[in-house]
Amino acid sequence: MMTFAEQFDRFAQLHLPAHLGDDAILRFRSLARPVDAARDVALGLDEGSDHLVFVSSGAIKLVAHASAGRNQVVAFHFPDELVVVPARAEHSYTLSTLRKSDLLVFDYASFADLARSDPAVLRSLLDTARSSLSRSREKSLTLGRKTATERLASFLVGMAHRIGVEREGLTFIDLPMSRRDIADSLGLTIETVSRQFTILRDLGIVRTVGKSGVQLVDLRALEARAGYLTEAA
Amino acid sequence: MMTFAEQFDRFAQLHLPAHLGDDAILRFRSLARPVDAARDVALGLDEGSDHLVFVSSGAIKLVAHASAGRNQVVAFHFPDELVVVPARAEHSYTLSTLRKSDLLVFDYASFADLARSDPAVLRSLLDTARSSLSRSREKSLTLGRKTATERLASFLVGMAHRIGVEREGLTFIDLPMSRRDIADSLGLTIETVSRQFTILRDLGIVRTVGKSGVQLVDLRALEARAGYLTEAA
DNA sequence: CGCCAGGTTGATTGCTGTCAACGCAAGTGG
DNA sequence: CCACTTGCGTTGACAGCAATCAACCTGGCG
Repeated sequence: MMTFAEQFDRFAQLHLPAHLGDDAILRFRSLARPVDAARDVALGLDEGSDHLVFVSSGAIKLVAHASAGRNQVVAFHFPDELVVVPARAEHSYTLSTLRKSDLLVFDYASFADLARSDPAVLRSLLDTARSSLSRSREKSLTLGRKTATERLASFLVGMAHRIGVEREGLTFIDLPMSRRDIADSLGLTIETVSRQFTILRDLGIVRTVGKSGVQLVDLRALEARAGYLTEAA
Repeated sequence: MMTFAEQFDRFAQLHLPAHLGDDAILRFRSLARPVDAARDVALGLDEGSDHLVFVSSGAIKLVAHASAGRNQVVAFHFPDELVVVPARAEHSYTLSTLRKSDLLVFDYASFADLARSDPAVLRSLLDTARSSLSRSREKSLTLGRKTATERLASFLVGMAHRIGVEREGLTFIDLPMSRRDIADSLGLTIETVSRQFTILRDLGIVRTVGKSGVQLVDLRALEARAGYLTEAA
């Protein structure tokens, strides 16, 4: 559990320009609402407006909802990242924690109004939006055109980059999300995800440790199965 | 075919703030490269850097490429819209025209550098990125969790909003893209798209006129089949 | 040590993909 | 002016991958 001061300082360091005056910083600070949530909790955000959420610690998922209880995990986010949470449109969105998390919640409109005065803050927001857009487009390709094996391989390669740690020369991932979350992120069922894990394990490409640990034994082979474009157009 | 002056004026009116000085406008103008392309042409953009493309006239598609020749249409764009075209990453992206189009191409980095001085330009860019992100997330839900019927219904409802025209009290859409483009956008095959059109036609929900015309006879029924979230969470 | 949510494995179904033929409209050239 | 071609869309038969339904297993926690 982090203090509000710790959280905001971290946020300011990463997402606000260094040159910002004390008064401006205080104004941003007054917009930040700290939320300290346990594992597997849906944040009750006002669905009528957009929000900006900074992840101080923990891990979260942004989920889109369709009819008949079908869910699609639109994005996972990890510490130090900033997330744009859209208001309800044709579908609604919820933000949930994957593990105990410390978050800072901003009202998007208020934040953007304050940022109006400072180009550097806007640049930072723009970069956040662009990298989310980029990941979302990659996800579209995955969901629209890849097989189950390729989806899981792409997922693991992506997670390796974002939360993987080196251990004895190999990449190790401690997945904060359940098989259901992975399935909802990849547009598959939990059973299919499980079977794909089994296939990769039997091929000796990954090793699973308990329910959440994954050791990437052969990253090359994993990438080869991810359906990436191999050669220039 | 529009003149460069016409195109840039339109762009400036929509995406640059009114208060911008003549010298600043001229600098943005000097970054704009006019491209006037025939139907079904892939723009040869440098894949090493991001671009910003303004659609003056026509219609375009942004396509992501996976291995084995699989393509995913990531976004369609129509006149007056601004598109962020990403550099090649794990997959590559190409921008192609759907019909004869007039475009203005900017190098993203140069544009953003110029915009550094003006918060209003950045706000505008940020809004562009946010609306693309929003559409991309909706697409993730469609690709990950919807059935073929729901995908086509969602697609038609979306297109109705963007390029539909009222005619005799009904919405009429003149689709600029082929069945293949629709399939590549919805993560389906052309045969499945065709069959779904037949189903909606047989149900009396839409009427097709030639290859590109679609008359939405019963918009309510179409929306009901789009898989939208019907009730509040 | 025993519970039990979460994960794995197996049998079967079904939606969409694949392969193939046909239809139709627009364009071309004799 | 019409036969031929060509590109796109539609329809049909069949196959296959992932979903569904159903046990069974496991490891993390009290």
